[in-house]
Amino acid sequence: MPARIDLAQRRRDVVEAAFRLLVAEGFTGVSLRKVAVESGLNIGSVRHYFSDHRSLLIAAVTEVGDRMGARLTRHPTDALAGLTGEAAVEALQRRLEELLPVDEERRVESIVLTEFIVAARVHPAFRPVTERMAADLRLAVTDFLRALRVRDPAEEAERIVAVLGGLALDSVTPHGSLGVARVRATLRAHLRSVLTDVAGHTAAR
Amino acid sequence: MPARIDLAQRRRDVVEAAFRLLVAEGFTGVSLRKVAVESGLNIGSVRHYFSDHRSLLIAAVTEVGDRMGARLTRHPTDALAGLTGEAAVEALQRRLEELLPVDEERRVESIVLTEFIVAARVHPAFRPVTERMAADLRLAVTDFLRALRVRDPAEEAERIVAVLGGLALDSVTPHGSLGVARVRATLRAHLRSVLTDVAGHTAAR
DNA sequence: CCCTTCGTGTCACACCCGTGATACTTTTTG
DNA sequence: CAAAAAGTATCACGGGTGTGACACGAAGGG
Repeated sequence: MPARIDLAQRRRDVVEAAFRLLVAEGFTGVSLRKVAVESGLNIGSVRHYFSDHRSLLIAAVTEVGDRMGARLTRHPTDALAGLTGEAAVEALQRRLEELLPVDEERRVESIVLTEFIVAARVHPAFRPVTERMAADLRLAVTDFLRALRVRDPAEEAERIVAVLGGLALDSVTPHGSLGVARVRATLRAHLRSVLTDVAGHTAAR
Repeated sequence: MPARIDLAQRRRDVVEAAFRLLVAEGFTGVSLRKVAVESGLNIGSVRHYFSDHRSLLIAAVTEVGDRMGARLTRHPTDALAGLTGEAAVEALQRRLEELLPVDEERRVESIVLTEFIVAARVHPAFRPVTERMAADLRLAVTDFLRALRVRDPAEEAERIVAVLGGLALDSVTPHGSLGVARVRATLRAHLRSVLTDVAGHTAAR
């Protein structure tokens, strides 16, 4: 048998082509035929690596989930312990910017994820992945805040997650024309307000 | 000619059917044939009131834009002048909750709007409406904050809009299982932090 | 060397879509 | 009363979709 083909690599290529189609044409633009053209393969080949249309899409959403998860766990939480003031803001900002469309690579991932999150409302097949991502994100942010000794980390994490989601949606979609600079600035302003002493919210000690 | 039919009412019925399909099946579920079935009309009739598939969708997004705009302008901005502390939080909360899916009616509107915002990324035909809505919202929130004498109203409005968007997306889509109570609480927590004296952000005087 | 297996490629089928064209019925207007 | 208009209803066409079923070539194992 011709085992010269790296199956995992091929699958990755196809998923990458699906990403490009997701960005260019949205969720419904990802048909088997278009993916075949985009990846330079024949339809038969695509179907050889992904039995289903459905399984291809699930592979795509899983891939984006893995990538974003890796981005988050790249920075150790322990390194946050003891940080105060602007140093704390900077460290947290750097971690959370990993999830925002601040460069082309992250922009693609944000778009792909957004398409799947919205699609998951109607297509339950994607929910396991999107729900797990949301849970992981909440947990990670909560841990960050706990390491920074923020009062009521769970609630503040919820607000931060909401801000992140809103910023990502606004900057990915063309209804806000929110530039990268403003996204960064808005996130930083929010983090500063969370990490600074506030009436009722005692932060770093 | 048989003018017994109220043209505007019929169009509204069809758009309402499109809303239901949008909620149940998402953007791609809104086909002329399905809208015809959902509205109890013949496909020929639907096409009599909306020449195009495209124009039907544009009518739908315009309708949801009008409704949300009306919700926002319902409460006079002047009434905010002079409010301080918890009274200011409460007044602002009531205004912004108009845009969040806190009841079934608003939930439908949030879903429809979300579907169109995401679709607008790939279908420029919807952009005029979604961009106008985003601009109006930013302006309205900025005015609210100015009336409440918040320092730097434009920047704080940006954060609030981001929180609103994130909360709406999270609670509409099933990846967060964010209940109405938690949506309300998170928004309130954010508004409290904005309207309370913060280092660098001097609020109500 | 054969032959099994993997990878590639091609048809055809049934389904759904938007749209153009065209009748037929009903009711109002001149 | 007749004619015109509005509303309702069908048909067929071309295009795109996922999927099942095949056939063909290449390469590794026995």
